[in-house]
Amino acid sequence: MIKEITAKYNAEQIEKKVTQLWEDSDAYRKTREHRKTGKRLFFVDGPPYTTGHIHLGTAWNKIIKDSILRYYSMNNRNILERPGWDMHGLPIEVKVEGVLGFKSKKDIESFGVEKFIEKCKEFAITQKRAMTEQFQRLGVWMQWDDPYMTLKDDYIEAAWWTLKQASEKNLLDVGKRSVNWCPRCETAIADSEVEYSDRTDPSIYVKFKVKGEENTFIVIWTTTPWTIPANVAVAVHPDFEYSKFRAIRQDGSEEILIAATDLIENVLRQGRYVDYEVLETMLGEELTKLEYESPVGDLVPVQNEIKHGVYLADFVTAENTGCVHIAPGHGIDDFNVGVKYKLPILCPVGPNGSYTEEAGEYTGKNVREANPIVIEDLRERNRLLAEGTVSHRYGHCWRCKTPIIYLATEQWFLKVTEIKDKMLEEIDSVDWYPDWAGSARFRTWVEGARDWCISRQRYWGIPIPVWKCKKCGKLEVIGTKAELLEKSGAGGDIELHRPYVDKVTIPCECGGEKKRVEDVFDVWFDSAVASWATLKFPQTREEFDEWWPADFITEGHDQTRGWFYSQLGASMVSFGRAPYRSVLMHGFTLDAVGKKMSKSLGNVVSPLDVIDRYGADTLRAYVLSSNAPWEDLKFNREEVETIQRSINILWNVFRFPLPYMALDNFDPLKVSLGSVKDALREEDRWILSRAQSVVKAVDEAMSGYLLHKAVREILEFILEDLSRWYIQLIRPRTWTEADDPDKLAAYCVLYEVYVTLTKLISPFMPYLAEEMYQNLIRNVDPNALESVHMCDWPKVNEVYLDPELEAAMDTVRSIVEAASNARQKAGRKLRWPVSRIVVSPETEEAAKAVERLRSVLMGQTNSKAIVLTPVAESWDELGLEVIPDPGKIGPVFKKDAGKVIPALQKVDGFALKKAFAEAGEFELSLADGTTVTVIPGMANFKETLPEGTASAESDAGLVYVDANLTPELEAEGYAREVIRRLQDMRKELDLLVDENISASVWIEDERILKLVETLKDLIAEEVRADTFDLGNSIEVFGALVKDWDVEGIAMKMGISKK
RNA sequence: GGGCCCGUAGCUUAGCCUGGUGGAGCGCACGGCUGAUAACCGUGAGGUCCUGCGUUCGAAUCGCAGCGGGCCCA
Repeated sequence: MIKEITAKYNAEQIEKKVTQLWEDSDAYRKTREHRKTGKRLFFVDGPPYTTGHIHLGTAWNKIIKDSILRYYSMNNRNILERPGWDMHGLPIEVKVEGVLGFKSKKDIESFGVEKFIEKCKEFAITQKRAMTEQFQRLGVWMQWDDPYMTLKDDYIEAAWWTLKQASEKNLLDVGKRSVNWCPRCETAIADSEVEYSDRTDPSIYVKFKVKGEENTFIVIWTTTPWTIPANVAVAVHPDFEYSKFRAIRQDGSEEILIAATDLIENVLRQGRYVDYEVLETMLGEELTKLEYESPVGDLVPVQNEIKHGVYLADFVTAENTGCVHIAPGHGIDDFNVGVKYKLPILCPVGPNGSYTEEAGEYTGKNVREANPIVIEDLRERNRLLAEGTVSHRYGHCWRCKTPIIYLATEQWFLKVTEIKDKMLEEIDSVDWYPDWAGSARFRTWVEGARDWCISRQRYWGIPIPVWKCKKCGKLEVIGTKAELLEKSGAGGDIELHRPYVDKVTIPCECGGEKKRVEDVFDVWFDSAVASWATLKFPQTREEFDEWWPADFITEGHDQTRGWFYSQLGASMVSFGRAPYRSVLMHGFTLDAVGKKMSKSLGNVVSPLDVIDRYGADTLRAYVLSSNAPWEDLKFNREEVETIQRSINILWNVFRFPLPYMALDNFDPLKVSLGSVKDALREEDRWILSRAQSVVKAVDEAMSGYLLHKAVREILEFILEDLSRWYIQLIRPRTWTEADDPDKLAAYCVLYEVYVTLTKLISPFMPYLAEEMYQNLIRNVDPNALESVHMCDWPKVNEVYLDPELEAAMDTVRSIVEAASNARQKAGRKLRWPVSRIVVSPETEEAAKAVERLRSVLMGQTNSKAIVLTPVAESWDELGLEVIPDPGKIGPVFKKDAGKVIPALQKVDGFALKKAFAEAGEFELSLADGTTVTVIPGMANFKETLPEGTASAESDAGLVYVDANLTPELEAEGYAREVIRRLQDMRKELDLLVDENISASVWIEDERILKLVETLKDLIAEEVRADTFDLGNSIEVFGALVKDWDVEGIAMKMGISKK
């Protein structure tokens, strides 16, 4: 049996109850089971990093995923969607280091790698557990008890297997490259891990002494003085013009400098020279003949073994001096120049960011701290032309925020550049939502991609499965645990993490012993293999063959360079195709003013706080409806509250008929829509049609992942069509007491609409949908499916669709609004009936709409009659006022104008207008008996309203309300006033809806009393009064007695429970 | 500096693809309704459609340049 429900929407209570229900009934598992025969849908969850806290962005991400998957499930898709967890990498190492108070890698080594790894593992697992609970509170249905975790051995094997594929396809490379390096974490970091922010650095101009030329210098500029000891060359642009010029100081001393001609002024200003003279100009090309001396040769002995030359490079820009300092050990461009011209790759800096012994006098000094020392050394040697500071964007380690340096080190690479063209081809075969996410944004990123440095000199990660012979240097890439055990001959089982796996050695053919290279994978490589790792590939092949590749993934736009890319790269290497068929790219969550949420700004919004306050369904509906998925979401608390109000209205809408249905023992199993077919009113057919239209619109929106449109469509249906209109229309019907077919029809229609609505909201507001479903359907039919989420998505029922009726209702609603507007102008409130509403329709359709929905119109306008004028004609009761135009009359009639004007005003407007139209003139009799001829233009016309009426415009045309009272109308008005107050008093006494009362009403005013007496029975019936006294000499008594002032008429009323 | 996206009322947004008098919701003001009542309805005020230039008879819409915000890159 359908039950009454709480007066107010209580999200906390509902969500708790539904969570329990889902748990008790194992609803998630049953739902997936229920769809086992459906068409497969493989979804891969982009694994969030196990930080311990979900934030608004990750919440939004999972809500999008859950809503889409629930929608697919209801459309009979057999879904596979293990959630994933990204559990390796620097962020956790840094966290654990922090907890343990570590400052560098040495601390980890002395603490013990094994113990350190265990701490990291424990940390990751604890955080995963906490975050799982948080995601579950959002109502997200995924395989929470069996997620994929990057730290599991089977997952690690997937990464190993992939690397082996790369190796076999000759896409794995090892070698010295200039990489982004974090001196604190002592590891290479990927381009995607470099975070750019402003910082202030030294800005120095340095003079390199040209060999064999007296007092002559090439001027370079740098922001990294510490790289000067590693300088091996200068780069110039082949097409720039350079000058050799004499620069003269205030004190008369002079130097000969070389710089780009356009930049001479700058160099002079920087070096505080006061005058100059150009000696010679040349193209960059000619400078390559020059050789120069290191400015710190006396401090760095190795510098004296190097021949310093000038080379050409296109990346040189016309800034600063036009001559670029090249240190191939400390920069990507520098490195490339070094390789191109076979220069020594000098890198006298160790992993911890301190100079090695190669740096001579600088040995042991930290490079950042060495900056002022190098500057001082340059000054002492008269090699410093200028010194200052510059604020610029500089890369930092994404985890510990340490400024990065570039080091040329030995690293492992995936040769992305070799498969780039195929990757670009694959992008086109994927469906991107929105389209530009793939065709523009992702494509641009891939086009610019470089080889992917996948090695890290760290501990907590997937060990790179390469074993290297100490003796002969032979490499062996291992693809699985079994292969390792077999080749090493090691017995038993091992864990694939460091340091355990490091202990395993493989005998080499040369008689030597292969040991694992010490690096671990870039953590982005972990998630890159998720689409097959989650299918337990390579352990088993079956699931992979059945499901892969993913039908759908969705992540934020930051993943263009991240997961969209890493997955594509790894998958191209492994399988030669994209690992996903369609991708929805969503936005970022920002604060209310559009700023990034960050701890330092203090503008972070916790999704859990939002849920605590407003509920998960509200948060879900808010983030889904707020804007298009791919746009950034500006979190706005007021909008959340608005959504909550809308949901509360849904709750009220849902609640409204329940007491009546319960009272009437309404059983939807016994009365169907078919059985009340003959009792259906137009408005019933209308709401049924609307419901179908909404299903259609939601389907359309969902087909393009336009979640915002889907949710807005539903909310608007609830607010506009159900709450503001249909419920208002059927209220009188629900109050009927007998077993009226008219009432039953309303119940049936409402029930039908609610059942559809329950399913419609279920992907988006899963808790509330379930609560409604359990009451509406499960309470009625114990054989119904256990959860709304197991139900089929509503299929559009074309039989109910009636677009013409929907349009007609729109017209009628507009007329009702206009009538309400006109009433306000006429000062007649809605409670008081009016004798008639006149509609002057502009079109045939509008007229038809009024005819078809006349009863709705009468009811909602509270009028006794609806009068329809012929289409496009004015109401014939309107007067036509003549407004003479003195500007036209004056010049023609001169001094008689004063007589013409009042005469015109008295003329019958209709006759005048007619004469103007037909004869083009009008004979006007003046007060003095003379006659004059007036012509069109001398008078304008204005329609005038009859006494007591008012008008307003509607979509259909003008609407007039005749608010003139008759005794009958007045009687009804007062009777309604009395009824309303007695109802109010019933409410105050908390009476049950069907409880009877005795009532007494005293009205002093004789005339009003007489009027009200004519409707005494109606009043008694409406307020359920068994005994009802009405008069001006009666005693008013009862449990509640009140004095009222009704439109200036004094009344006293009393009621008692019978 | 580059790529992509966004910019419409105090706030959140529709309209932009396909040019023709900018439409909602929230908030505000006024009014109404009253067995959904801590709910609901109507009316009103409120707009340099980010700026400028161009195309066009006509630009929120198309193009170019710039400004602001976001993500990504250098």
